[in-house]
Amino acid sequence: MQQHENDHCEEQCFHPKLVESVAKELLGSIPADELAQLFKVLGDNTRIRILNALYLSELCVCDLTDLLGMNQSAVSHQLRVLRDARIVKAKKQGKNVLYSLDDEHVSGIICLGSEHVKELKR
Amino acid sequence: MQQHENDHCEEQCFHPKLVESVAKELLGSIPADELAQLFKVLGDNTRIRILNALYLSELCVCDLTDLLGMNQSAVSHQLRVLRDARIVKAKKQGKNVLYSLDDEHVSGIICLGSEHVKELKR
DNA sequence: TTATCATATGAGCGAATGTTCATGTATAAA
DNA sequence: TTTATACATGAACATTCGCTCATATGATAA
Repeated sequence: MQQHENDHCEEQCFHPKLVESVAKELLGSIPADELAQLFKVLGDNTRIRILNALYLSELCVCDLTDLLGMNQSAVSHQLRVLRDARIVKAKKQGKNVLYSLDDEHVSGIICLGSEHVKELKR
Repeated sequence: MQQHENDHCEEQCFHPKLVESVAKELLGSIPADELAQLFKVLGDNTRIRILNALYLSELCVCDLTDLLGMNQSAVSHQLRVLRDARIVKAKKQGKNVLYSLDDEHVSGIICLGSEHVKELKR
């Protein structure tokens, strides 16, 4: 479809093959779709608010339900998504289930993301 | 719906109001939905691959098209999403448009994300 | 046991998302 | 000017997503 022989692109840009072979550095040999899946999980308002709350304390589902002002079912569904991604973990205690963050990276990612958003506002 | 007077939750967890007021630290006063929007943009396989390529070099649309093995239209649509989020910027040069990363945070976020995914595999 | 409370989950629905196709625009070459 | 190239964009379509509703499970209380 696109011809690269002696055209503008060939001179101006790195050769695609070269870029592809070296660009791995950013991802560190992690497949792009696995990384995209992580960000997809973080890319929801409700889930961000859940993580924000769990950042300071373990909370049970009904606490989160009150906090978010949402349906218990909706909260449970989102907690399932976060558990599947191993971003939060659950611990049963009597009738309740206590949720907490399961990873040290995720809060760092959220902080960096916040800084990015803050920059955009200036 | 949930009653908290003298029940298990009330003793076991922080009080929701308290958590809500303090939990802002993580987000740093950034609304949750703005942050979620950023991660939503990062949460796509194609866009991650584009950012991975642009991390090392400016590239024009047809280079990216070749690199990703995708429709030119699809690539342009995704570049639009990345531009709207101010994650990449475009610079016109002759017939071509050269794209590059527009932010120092984003590559950091991607690196942290990669580390998280790498951890999960061990 | 039976009743109640906390949580999980499947089905269904409307909204959002990613790709393709067709077409439009702008720049450069002929 | 005409033609070709590089890119952008709207419409259409299939898929995915988040929420609600109804219901199931599991643990405690009566």
